[in-house]
Amino acid sequence: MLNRVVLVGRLTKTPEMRYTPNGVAVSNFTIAVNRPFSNNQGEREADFINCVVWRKAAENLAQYMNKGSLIGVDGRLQTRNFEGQDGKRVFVTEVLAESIQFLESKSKNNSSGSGQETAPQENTGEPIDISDDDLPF
Amino acid sequence: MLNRVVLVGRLTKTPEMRYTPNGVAVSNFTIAVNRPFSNNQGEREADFINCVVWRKAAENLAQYMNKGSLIGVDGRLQTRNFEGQDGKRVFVTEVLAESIQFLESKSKNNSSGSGQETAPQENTGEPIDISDDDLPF
Amino acid sequence: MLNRVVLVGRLTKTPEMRYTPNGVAVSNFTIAVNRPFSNNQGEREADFINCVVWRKAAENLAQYMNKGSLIGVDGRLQTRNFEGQDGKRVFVTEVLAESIQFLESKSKNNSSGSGQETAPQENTGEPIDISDDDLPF
Amino acid sequence: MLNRVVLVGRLTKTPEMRYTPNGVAVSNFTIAVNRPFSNNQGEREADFINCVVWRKAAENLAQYMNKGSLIGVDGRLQTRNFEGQDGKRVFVTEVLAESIQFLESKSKNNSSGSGQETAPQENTGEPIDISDDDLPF
DNA sequence: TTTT
DNA sequence: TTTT
Repeated sequence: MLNRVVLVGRLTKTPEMRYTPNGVAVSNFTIAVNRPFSNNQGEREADFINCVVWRKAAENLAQYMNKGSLIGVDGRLQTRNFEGQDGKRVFVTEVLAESIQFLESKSKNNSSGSGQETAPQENTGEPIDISDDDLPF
Repeated sequence: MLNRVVLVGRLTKTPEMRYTPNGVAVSNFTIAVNRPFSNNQGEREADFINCVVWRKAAENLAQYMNKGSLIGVDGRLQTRNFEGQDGKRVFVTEVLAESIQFLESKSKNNSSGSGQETAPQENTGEPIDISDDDLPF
Repeated sequence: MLNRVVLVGRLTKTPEMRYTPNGVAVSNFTIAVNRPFSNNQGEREADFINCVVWRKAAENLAQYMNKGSLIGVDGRLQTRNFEGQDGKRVFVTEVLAESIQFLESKSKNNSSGSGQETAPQENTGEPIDISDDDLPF
Repeated sequence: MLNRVVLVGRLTKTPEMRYTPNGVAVSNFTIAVNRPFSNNQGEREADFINCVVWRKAAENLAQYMNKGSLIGVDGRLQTRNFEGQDGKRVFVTEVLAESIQFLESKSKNNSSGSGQETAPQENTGEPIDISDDDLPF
């Protein structure tokens, strides 16, 4: 069934990556997406949306992006639940990122935010695709 | 910032509508969206995605749709939090439905699922738009 | 870069499939998507959107869908151009369908429109994924 | 019916704005969206997607964006046709932009590309929404 | 008839 | 428990 999410927002924290027991790279991150309208107090609020990304895209995200970096996410919504520390079931709604676009980087490696899906580990300027449509589940 | 969600799935329960203290109609509902792939046990799982819709669209949803009805949702992701019954903060991620398409109805009023944003309270066959881009917040 | 299209509409013709010289299945089709609003004459118009789909999804589409069938499309916009019969360059904008959902079928095979990405060649009721993320270009 | 397009790409030309006979501002523009994969020659190609935007959003686009500027577009696909100069009917598929996000500007006014829907004609830093959900058709 |  |  159709399930599609597209977001542009800023990383609330510098992303960290970990590996599953099977050695698969994964990164959980949150992006702040400012709302297009102001609230009663004339302030623009944001939505803080939890995302997860796997494999090479997870590695690139952790390597090149920072707190505050602007990224685009194309993916799907997924829900899961697990037993919380208090024994109660916790329900999670998050975005499974299938493709991430680096729209701007902050400091780290001095990369320049080319508006392309780029992992600028070398200086060719030739962007590298970080899409990952071969997810491990 | 860009924030777009498109879903097609089935209502997990017959939707109910309520009114805010200001008299604005609102309906919270969940749709089950089947995943396009099977898990390790060869089963297809679903994501259960919480949604909210306001005003006329909320009224139409409650009036014409039922548990199991297939609908399309076009909207945006929003997050909010409130104090839970145990005093702890509860965080919610849900889809704010800006437009709902009735793809199929179950029984209730014998409506026929025309694949249009329809509220068939009369028999003209002329569909009625239930989009709502003038939300109360 | 982000490029995402999601559509729900009806096939304007029974889809036909062909094979490229390399033996890859491909189907071009058009879906009519009704607009959510009426024009000055109080009529609801439609947009007629050209799409292309490859491989197994193309085969399933041709085998199970008919003129008038309601489908969902998840894909991306692409442009191409070729030399027209009058020697002038023709520019085409179309949707490359990466995933198609059968929302309803018309007659052909008497299939029932389960609201799932289904290719009901057998009667198990177990839907088959027709997504195709390994496109030949 | 569902009809949603989300794009991020670069303006192929500095956008120009005009007014309809009724005095409504409108701007037609093309964005180049790089494909996520390379072709046989190892080159990354782009899709050149025609868009149209109305009213205040059209004015802001023409005022603040330039050739090469990176923008995000949230809108819908529409088709129309008209009689060409040779008397033949010309069919057009384009994106009706309902909301545009300025992701980066080039020179003109020295604006800084804040990643928000911003029309920085004053220096408050408070972004201005350029969404336009009240289109004249 | 195109962007970086 | 948050970004600019």
